[in-house]
Amino acid sequence: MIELRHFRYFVAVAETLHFSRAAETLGIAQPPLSQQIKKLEDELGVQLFHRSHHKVELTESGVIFLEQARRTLRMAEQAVDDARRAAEGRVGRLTIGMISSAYEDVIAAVILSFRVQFPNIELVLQEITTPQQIKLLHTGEIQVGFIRPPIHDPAIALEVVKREPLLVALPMGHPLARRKQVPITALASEPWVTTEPWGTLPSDLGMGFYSQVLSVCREGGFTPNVSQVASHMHTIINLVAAGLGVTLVPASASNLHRNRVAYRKLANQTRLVEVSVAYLNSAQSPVLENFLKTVRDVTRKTLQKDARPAAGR
Amino acid sequence: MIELRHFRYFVAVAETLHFSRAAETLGIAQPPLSQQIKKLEDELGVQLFHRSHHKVELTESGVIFLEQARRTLRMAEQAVDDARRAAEGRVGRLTIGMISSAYEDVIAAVILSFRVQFPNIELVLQEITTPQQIKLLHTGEIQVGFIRPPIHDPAIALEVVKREPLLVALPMGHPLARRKQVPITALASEPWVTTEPWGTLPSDLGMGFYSQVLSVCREGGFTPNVSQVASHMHTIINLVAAGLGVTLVPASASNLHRNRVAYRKLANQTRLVEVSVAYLNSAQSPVLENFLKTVRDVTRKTLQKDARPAAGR
DNA sequence: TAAAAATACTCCATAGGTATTTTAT
DNA sequence: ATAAAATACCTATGGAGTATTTTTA
Repeated sequence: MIELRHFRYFVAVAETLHFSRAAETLGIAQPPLSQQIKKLEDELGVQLFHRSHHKVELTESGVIFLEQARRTLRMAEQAVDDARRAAEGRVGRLTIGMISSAYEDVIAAVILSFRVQFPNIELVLQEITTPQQIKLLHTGEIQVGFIRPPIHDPAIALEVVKREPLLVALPMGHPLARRKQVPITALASEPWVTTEPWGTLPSDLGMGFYSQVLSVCREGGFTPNVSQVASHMHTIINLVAAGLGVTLVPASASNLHRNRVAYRKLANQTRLVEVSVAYLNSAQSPVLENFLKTVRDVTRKTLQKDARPAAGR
Repeated sequence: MIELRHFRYFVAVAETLHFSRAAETLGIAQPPLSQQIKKLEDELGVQLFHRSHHKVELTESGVIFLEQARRTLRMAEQAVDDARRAAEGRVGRLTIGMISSAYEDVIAAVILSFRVQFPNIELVLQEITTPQQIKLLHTGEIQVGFIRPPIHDPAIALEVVKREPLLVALPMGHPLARRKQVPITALASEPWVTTEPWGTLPSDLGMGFYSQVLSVCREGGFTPNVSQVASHMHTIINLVAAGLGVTLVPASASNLHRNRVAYRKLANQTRLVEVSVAYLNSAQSPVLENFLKTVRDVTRKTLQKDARPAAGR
């Protein structure tokens, strides 16, 4: 069976063209070197050296084999190296889920900063809703997610990365757009555009951004009359722009379609909505650790209050 | 000292995730296998498996190491194989990378013609993305690649083999499909299907076909709203067919899924996208030379203008 | 005859085997 | 109770050492 040893020995001899000297650099005696080379040639069924007692030179096959042997050794070294660096979270892959509304600011900053610090980590980004992210975290399809609370899952750890107010999104030219502030009660009789109001699955109930919107409406004394449904923030705002209804959005979404959508403050509303990073409590991955470190670094600068780790509840 | 044996054993365990069964396939007993794996982990200083008495799974480092170990073993086999072939006088193997969109025409012609001229050279074809090809060229795992510019690498030589226009790919029945030509601006508000919009690695940024698509969109005054991501042209077009979005494709891809995807000209667009052969400037092998000669012969007939050698970037 | 590789042999390090224990399910 | 990995211990293959011979420049 051919081993890396044979490659090492062969390369040493091929480079010096001298068994004794090669043996010396390898730190072994000459006879075993001769034996190993012979064994290698036997295994290959190929003569690698033309040798007399006073001259050693590579055969044609030897020349070909030298190149490949060097490459193999290099690759083996790289394998070892990568494994070590992977243990430090410096190479690898991280699959990240994120809600569609949130790419614009904090997340972009995190991704950017992480890329600079860890250029050898492959980042795969997916735009998916909060309840889907919870599922994918459990299946391992994503390792972190940027989600909007609330979620209800004790296996998942959350850290707040952003807090922002809610805005009312109205089609440009809508009568309410004349006001500077819109009371929530004024929206009671409007058609709404939201995500699936009850979630697509029963277990999605009460999760994510629109469950917060729902609770704001309830506080205002009504249940929104949902006329259109979409799952991406982008699409929702497109539908608002098309005049199909009104909705509430997080403030960071208000740079979308500014020319066709009017964004107004919500009167008498102090509630802030949050974006959090979510990950499995049980997850123990160096890459993830490094990513979370970056998240905390970035959010420390952005959030006034420190982002406190908080268990999912 | 780490030997190929360790790689073989590790791969066997990683593939079965079962020490006893792996030992069986390796033709050894279980305890020595456990020992060798442990020794490997000690040498690396890295845990490769999470193991309990009833469950074995790879750690993150293990996943990385598996990939590299497989590559190393493949390379070692190739070294042996090449030496033997060389001894029989059947010198030569050429490993070729190619982007998934490009097989259809020029490349097929090149391969065909080369096979006829050099029946003794073994051709190994791999379908991989442009940035990956650049990496594999450097490691020597492929000797030539068919890629889509732009790339940014002074060590790599490029020669254009094909120029073709861009087409808009729309789901059959999409309103825009009624037009004969589609202006790029009409796609601003559509969901897009592309490759990873941010690239998975920072170094991938600005490479390959979709970086050209991106720049076309930018010229049209928008950044595409990417709703779905895939890495093979085939998959991308499948997703378009499924109605998940629109995209731009090189004209040669327009024979895929003609019944479910509508291909339309881009209005006011004169930009041509290119396919090039790429190889290391420093590479000098007779096999590669002959291959490039064939490429030039074939493209001379296809391209109106002569393909001019051009340094990378 | 001198320098260097090949042979012959010896030794011991370690890969691999057998028997057994441990542990999680 | 059972399946599977770890541990302990033993065996023996073969890698490496020493001494010597062979070869040809």
